[in-house]
Amino acid sequence: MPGPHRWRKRFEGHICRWTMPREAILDLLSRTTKHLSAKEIYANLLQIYPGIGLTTIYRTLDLLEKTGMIKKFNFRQGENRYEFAGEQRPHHHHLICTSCGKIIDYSDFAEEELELVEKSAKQLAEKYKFLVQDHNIEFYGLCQQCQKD
Amino acid sequence: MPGPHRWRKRFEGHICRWTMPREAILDLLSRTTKHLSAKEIYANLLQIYPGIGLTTIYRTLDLLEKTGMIKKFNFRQGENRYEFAGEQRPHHHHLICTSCGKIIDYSDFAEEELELVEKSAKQLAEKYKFLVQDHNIEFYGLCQQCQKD
DNA sequence: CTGATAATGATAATCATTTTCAATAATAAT
DNA sequence: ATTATTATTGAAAATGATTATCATTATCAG
Ligand SMILES: [Mn+2]
Ligand SMILES: [Mn+2]
Ligand SMILES: [Zn+2]
Ligand SMILES: [Zn+2]
Repeated sequence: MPGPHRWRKRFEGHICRWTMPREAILDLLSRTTKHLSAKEIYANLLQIYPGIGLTTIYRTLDLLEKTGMIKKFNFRQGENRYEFAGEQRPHHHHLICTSCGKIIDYSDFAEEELELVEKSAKQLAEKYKFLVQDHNIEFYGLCQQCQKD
Repeated sequence: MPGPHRWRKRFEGHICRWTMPREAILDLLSRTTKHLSAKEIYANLLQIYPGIGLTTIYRTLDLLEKTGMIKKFNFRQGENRYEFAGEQRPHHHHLICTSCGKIIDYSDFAEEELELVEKSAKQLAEKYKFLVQDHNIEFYGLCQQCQKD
């Protein structure tokens, strides 16, 4: 279902109005596998949507995150980064190069990981009475290129 | 070995001069199990060390992190937090309450976790040629108190 | 088509962190 | 111990990401 209202139905119940910036931002994120910052999204959209405001980018990203359509990450870099989180995209974690900032998705070990995470969630609930809602696993190090330099 | 030079030898080779702010900051962190922000450290030290500057706190924290004596965390809160990382403190991960910000250390599952992490590091090195140097695992959710509210 | 009002975008404000730079203090040299 | 060297400090200003304000605009129910 292409067109300006592709994502609209995903929103019903969450917000009132479907607008151009919302479509554009979600569309951009859905088309890339990159982890974009607000400013990168802004720079990208300025070309096809001159006049869009950085403020709106931030607001919309918050909104999309709350509805669960995108995910927000802080990779120890100055700015937060966002990625699309549709069901097409498998659950995964990240490798972050501390030298050049490159981010690699990986979904290896999904099974062992899920096992550990679920076991952990259960036991942490018992021991600390903590209700686990989300988890984050990341590896920091050097990418292939940066190991050479 | 108490006294103003308790931590001094840990620094040799890393920095030139051992100073009061450095001792004070490291001492504070070594005495608490909390995860303090720069501003919290500043507020704490002002009492015993009037005149200390927030700038120095930031600089010293950077320095201590580089030597590996403390660890820096971003828990999706506005500010970074720091904790002491001596050998007395076991390797552990965190539960973060998204409602009140409470942070709980846990070191359960250490064995399974270590196993998974090491296996992952090895395979990620092969598949992505990525050199893993550090990892981070965290669970987000609600603490006991916040589940009631 | 029209009105109510949610959403936008320019601007200013905030907040954590970093930079600058003159003054100070830790250490090496005397 | 005294002095000289220069790393370190702290006040102030700068930065950079994000958020708040508010008048204007655009969506959409009626
Ligand atoms: Mn990803
Ligand atoms: Mn901890
Ligand atoms: Zn790299
Ligand atoms: Zn809580």
